[in-house]
Amino acid sequence: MRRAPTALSRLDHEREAALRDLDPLTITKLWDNPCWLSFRLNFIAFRFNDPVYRWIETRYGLVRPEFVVLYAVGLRDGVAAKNIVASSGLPKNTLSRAIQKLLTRRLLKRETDRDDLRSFVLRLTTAGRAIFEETMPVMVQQQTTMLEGLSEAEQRQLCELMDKLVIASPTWPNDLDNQT
Amino acid sequence: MRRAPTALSRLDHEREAALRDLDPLTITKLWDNPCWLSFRLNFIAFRFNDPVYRWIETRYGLVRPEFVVLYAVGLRDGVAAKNIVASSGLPKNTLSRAIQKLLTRRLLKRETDRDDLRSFVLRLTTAGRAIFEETMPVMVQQQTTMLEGLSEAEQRQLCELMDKLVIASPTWPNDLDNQT
DNA sequence: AGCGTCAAGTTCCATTTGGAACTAAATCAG
DNA sequence: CTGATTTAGTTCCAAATGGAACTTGACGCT
Repeated sequence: MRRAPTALSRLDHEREAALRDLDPLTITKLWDNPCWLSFRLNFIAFRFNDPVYRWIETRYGLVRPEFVVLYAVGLRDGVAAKNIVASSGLPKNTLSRAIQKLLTRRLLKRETDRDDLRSFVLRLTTAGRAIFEETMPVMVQQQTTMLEGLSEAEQRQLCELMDKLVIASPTWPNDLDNQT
Repeated sequence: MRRAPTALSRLDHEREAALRDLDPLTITKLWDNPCWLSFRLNFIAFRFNDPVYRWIETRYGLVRPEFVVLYAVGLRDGVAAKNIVASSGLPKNTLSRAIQKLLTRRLLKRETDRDDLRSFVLRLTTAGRAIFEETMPVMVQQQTTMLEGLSEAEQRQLCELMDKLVIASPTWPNDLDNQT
């Protein structure tokens, strides 16, 4: 009764074991789903994001867009809101609010950009950087846990394959409207 | 001034080209970010989801959770709401509402499950299946576009590596609370 | 220089979201 | 078999979200 698998992988051995632990619909979405990439991306991303963001919210009272800002500025001091918009995909008003919140909580400070008076240069305060430094190892730990089942070589492969996708991404359509 | 790359990949050639098309913060998140997996997952997933869901909304008036339900039932006739919750990660009240909406729009029908009177068996109507059949090729096309830069072998590799992660996922923590 | 278009951030407000409490049915413990 | 706990799905409501309009500054173009 089952259709032929539509995904590209055939890890038959592990597949049997997985049948026991995963929801039947998850099994279908994995191996009987023409959109194999989308499902795997969203599923794995969710399994990273959900515990991490819930932990950050209960621990620091920072909701997701707020932490996205803090993390971005932590990685690259002096970015502007527009960079966070471009790299995160969150709408700019959501990020504007997140930045306001971080400013009033004194986790972030900003100066107007001398070269573009519309724009602001964002920096973490000491308190903000403390949170950044504290959360980083927890996130890395979650990543390590998730990658535990892959060898070093496989991890590098995965990273490189995803790199190729990100690098190609500027050529992908932002809009499907013109198609029928 | 730049720190050593923290990601595992070193596609130096393409990297140079990417520097031109991607936001500087995106570059940082790619190659100067200890959480390389999370960023790549979220970024690529977003580049799939965003155009697809916007197109579906303008074309069919279905918002994301509604389409998630329609797609899930399209893939596997007879699932229950709980399965969609488990496989999508969306909260159950959001999915409950989405199901109601699809029921009133007659894209979905449901019967109480004879074996569990709390539960419902979901099926697509003809109209619902028509949308499913119509959207599928568009989504597959978007996937094909995104994978264009990868060889057949690389695509299979990517699929298999992500499979391993999904299969291992039941062992990952749902909660980081107990850690310090 | 002056005018039209574009870009960075902000504000407004209707809609969506999701936690928590709830109902009803199933399952478990003794 | 009975009461206690868990589970499927719904409802309620305060809060988050994001599209659209707005403000202010930058960047053409003539």
